[in-house]
Amino acid sequence: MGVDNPYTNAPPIGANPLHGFLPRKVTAEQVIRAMESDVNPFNKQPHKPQYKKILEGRKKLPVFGQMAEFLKIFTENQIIVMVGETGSGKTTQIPQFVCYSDLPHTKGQMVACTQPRRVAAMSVAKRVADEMDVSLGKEVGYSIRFEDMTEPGTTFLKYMTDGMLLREAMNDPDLKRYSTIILDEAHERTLATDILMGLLKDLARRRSDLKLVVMSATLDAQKFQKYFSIAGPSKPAPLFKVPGRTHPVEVFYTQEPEPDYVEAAIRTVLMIHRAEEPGDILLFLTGEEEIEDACRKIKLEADDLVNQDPESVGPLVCVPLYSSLPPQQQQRIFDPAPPSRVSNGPPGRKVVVSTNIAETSLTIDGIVYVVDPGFSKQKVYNPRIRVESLLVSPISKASAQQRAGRAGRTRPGKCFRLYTEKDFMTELEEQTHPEILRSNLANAVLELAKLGVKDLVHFDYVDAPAPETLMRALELLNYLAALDDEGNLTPLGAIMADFPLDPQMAKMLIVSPEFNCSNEILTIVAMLSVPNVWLRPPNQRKEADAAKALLTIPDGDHLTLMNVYNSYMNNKHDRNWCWNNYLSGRALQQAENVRSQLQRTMERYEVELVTTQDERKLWQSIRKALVCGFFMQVAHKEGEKGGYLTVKDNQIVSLHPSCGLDSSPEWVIFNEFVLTTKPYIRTVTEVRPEWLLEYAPNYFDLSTFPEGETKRALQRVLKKRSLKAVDGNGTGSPSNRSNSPASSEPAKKKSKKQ
DNA sequence: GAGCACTGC
Repeated sequence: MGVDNPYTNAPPIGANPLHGFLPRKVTAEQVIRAMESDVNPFNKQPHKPQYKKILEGRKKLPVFGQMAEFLKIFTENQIIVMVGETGSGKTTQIPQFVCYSDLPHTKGQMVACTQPRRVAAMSVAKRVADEMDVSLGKEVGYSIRFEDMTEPGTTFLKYMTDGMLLREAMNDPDLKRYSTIILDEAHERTLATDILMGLLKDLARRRSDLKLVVMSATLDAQKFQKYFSIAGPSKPAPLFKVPGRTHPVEVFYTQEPEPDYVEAAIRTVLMIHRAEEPGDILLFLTGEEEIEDACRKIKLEADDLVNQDPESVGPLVCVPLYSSLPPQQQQRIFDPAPPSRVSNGPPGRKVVVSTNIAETSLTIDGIVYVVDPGFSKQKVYNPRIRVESLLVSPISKASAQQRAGRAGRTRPGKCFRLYTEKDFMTELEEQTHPEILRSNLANAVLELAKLGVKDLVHFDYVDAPAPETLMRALELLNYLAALDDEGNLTPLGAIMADFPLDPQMAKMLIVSPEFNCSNEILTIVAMLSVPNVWLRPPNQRKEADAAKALLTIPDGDHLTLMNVYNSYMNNKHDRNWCWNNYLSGRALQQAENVRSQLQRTMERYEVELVTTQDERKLWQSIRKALVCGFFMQVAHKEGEKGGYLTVKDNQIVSLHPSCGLDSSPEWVIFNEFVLTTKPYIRTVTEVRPEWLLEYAPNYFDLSTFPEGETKRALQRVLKKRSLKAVDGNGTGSPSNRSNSPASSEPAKKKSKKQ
């Protein structure tokens, strides 16, 4: 009392607006009184002047009017399912309500709110810090890969990516630091969210003090309610529902199915431009090439229209949008529509032609018309041949609804669906298949094993993956010696799981010190973890290919990737180096980040960073280390026409045109199998068959091989080897290695730099 | 002789 205070009406310092609050028994009246207090209940500072203004805005959100209802359900239940449509304010408000009731700061705990995307975690945390009148990174923070904006002991509300919470669970399976966990955007069903749902359901049984809120946008809530009925099968988790705040969108269908959806889409855009009121258009297409092509055609035709009839048709700009577009060009979607060309003439219009990125990740204000051909590229996984590929497929009803909603963000809008109403009703699936049903699960299975899940097959999934997909993952992890024959996590597997990498890459990185090239393998693994670094602008293909040739190492694409990274590091003083060499500076910067993060994990497990000075020897060692991770991705040349057959799976594949090998070697390992116009293997390096037999004897046990040329070729190698009696290539072959690298433990021994 | 739907650690 009596302390000078710059704010009039300020209560005495030390007054506690949370006085009398009983954790998890707090009422809406109490919360609102505390919110309206002049002193911040969480840091005891007087509120900044804009706090009240922001609070008035919050009070207008639909979810705010239902605070009492929410707090009651929160008090009475351990798990809540919440449905809030776009604009309800759930992502910003619910975590705050939870904090006022749960009072995590009084028990040294936190409330976590997960997001599928990093940008969302960051921007929502910033917004909520402002609303709560605290500094970002103090009471309210966020945690994403490469960036932890929290302060231990101070932060009590943490927004984070779902993947980040999963990582934390691997080292603290009880997640004891959290009093309440909120899973936001659960309807998106990312792989991480799905695994978290299984874990948290189980954890809620073990930790009766843990509360869960599962938030979702669409009406698949019933499924979640049923899944989270831990009080008994007849007691579904309670539902808390909040209406959205968007404008109505009128939906139109075509009378007949459209045979060519791109052509129909272009026609519809131009029809809107000629005939509809002002307002911007959003057109959904499936990929970069399709989008660039459509933009060109729309522009040509629109220019024609304007030239023919400048009195009644306004100018039109067409803006492409997809994720590999440089950020600067992505920003163009926020430019205003062009002005009319003549005074009092028709106003201009903006058309954004986008992939699915505009369905969830990016919102564009001012969109009034949506054109939805009903397709998107979706990942599919074929466990039989172990291939993930992208396929243009029909979208789901939920997705179509989400797209339509994009037209109603600022005012009433219209959505033109380029399919019939009957097809919408009968042909489209209700929901997009969750990612867990469409992915290679090697990574996820290793994570689950590390999380202590004993029985992967009978784990309580929201949607159980195909048994064959699980078998494929278990098989791979067993060959990599991450799981033993009983499916238990090995000590090696436990270390592998801590690397944010595919298991093949984690394995090869961990064994690489034995080949005296961990420094190089670290670089290669980082480069394989980021998007394609090569740029190839349509009008400068020749120049780009020439630049690439200068950096290419013909012994293998993996070595080329290493060379690119090293050249990039050696030329950091030159700001134009990336651009001059047709390389993506963004991707290379990302590789640098990934590399240093992985290096820290290596240090934690004492995986040494070593290198070999002799370059030829070094390259060979790298190729051997690659075999230790990727021995299941080997192809053998068949015939003279450059065709390859994958080992064991017997898929006919070709070297991808981007491959930099100067010949077609008999044996290669590949990083990726891509199925586009035909099956390709991409990022390819030559290997020797002796290495396959030596470093992966379990997998290359010829008695398990299908008959064929590959088997015969390997048999010839074996025969030659037994005649010569072993290991003809001398150096670089560590003596203390057990016969099977599939059982090798991480190298902790001291290996000298050569 | 072609690509990268979108995320995440």
